[in-house]
Amino acid sequence: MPEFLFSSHCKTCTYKDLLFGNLSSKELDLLNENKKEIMFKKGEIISREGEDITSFLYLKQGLVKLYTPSLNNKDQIISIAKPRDFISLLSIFSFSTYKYSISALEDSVVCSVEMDALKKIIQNNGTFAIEIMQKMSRMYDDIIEKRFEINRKHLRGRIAYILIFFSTHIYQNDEFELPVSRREIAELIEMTTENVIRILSEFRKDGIIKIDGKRIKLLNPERLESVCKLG
Amino acid sequence: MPEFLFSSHCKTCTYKDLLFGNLSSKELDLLNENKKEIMFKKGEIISREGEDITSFLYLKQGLVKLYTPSLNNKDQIISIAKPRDFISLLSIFSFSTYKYSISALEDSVVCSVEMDALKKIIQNNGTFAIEIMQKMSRMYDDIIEKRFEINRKHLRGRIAYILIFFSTHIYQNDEFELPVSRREIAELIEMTTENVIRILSEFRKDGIIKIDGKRIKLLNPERLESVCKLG
DNA sequence: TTCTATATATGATATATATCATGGTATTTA
DNA sequence: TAAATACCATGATATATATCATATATAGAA
Repeated sequence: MPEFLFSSHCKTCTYKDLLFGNLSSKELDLLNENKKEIMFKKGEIISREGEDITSFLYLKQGLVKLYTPSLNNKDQIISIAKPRDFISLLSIFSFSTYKYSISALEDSVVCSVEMDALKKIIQNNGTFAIEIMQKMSRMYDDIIEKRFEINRKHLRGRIAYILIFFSTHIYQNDEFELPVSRREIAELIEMTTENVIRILSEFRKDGIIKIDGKRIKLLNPERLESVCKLG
Repeated sequence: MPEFLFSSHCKTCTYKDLLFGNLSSKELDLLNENKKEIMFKKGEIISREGEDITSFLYLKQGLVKLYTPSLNNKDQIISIAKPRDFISLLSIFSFSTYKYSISALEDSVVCSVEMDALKKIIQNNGTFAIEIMQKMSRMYDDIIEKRFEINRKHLRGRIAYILIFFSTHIYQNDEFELPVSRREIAELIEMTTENVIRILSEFRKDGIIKIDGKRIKLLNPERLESVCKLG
């Protein structure tokens, strides 16, 4: 069950500068009246493909995945979002229903703003409109670029890529707990689960990484970096 | 050399409803003073990756490709745009330089609006801001979805897909002149040029299509459709 | 024109990746 | 607690695709 949290006023929120730094006091009040913070446990679904879009969501804490539940019980993971990312930004302005599902990979806190209130602010504040467009555009560009980057690589390169992604961009640490199953890695970088497992084992045998279940330690990040580039 | 064309006032432009239908008379005047129509010959480059973005472009006539000139002299084609598409929409709001190059696959007419003027209109017209966000978001979603769709398919399915794309979405005709080389098809649907040629030949031998150089005729569109879905 | 580069074409071969099979382990569910 | 289900692991095999080689046709450049 998602749990509603007590949250501070938008004016004093530490995430204010994320997008709302230039709003007027009145606009921040409107925002505040139409937002709530929600806690999702690991594994819980935040929103489902096809549901009506009524709110604009961004991630305050945790980690979530955006994905399309596809036919033969194999999802397609579009991207993994981290705190400060706008997780519902995709498609909220283009369609009335979500194009992707979102679920929590770790316990997560989401700030949810009523779409109507957000639209009202956009309507009346052009600078804010341009800022949100920039943010949106950048997110999309990033997803598209990453997709091409991954597809150009061989399987070893893709695994190296995703390990570096978690290590560098998510946990800022050479050692971390994988927030996803091997299967989810497969769904994210477009390969089979067997090959994800196989190549992780290869990396272990080659002394590039240390594996203990979901716990991964990068023993040779430079080598991994070069596999990512060349493999 | 791109050639500047004489163009009608925005108020009477047949493309007005595309995005500018709800602008005020004053806004349309501003738009008109800051736009020009440019003709590009087949093969000419409209904008280059890395160049400063100074204008917002949409396609009035012709066909263009968006692509990233990549390292080992093999481009990556992101998408093919047709009339009424906003060809510079990608990344113009996120970065100050183009993230993709654009070139004309056929003789094309582009309407080019000064970015500053467009931003001024967005600033002052919230409804317009939301409309342009919707359009942008839809374009991005479309590109991402198509990418996944193509990647899920085997090579035969990809070729079928691209033939149906030209036949149905671009030319609305079972018979058409391919606007791209086999190599460009390869760059668009991520396979080798040899295999593009090989599979086109297979389709010809199977009686699914008729080939005469760049001229293609779909003899059995239903069969092609099923190859696209299943292959 | 002749030379050179590019596009089309096809076959043989190598290689990357998926698929199938099987077993163990952990984690839900009953 | 047991049963069922998902997850992890690895090997053998099949298959899809890339790579290499070669040839012809076509278009551009000198």
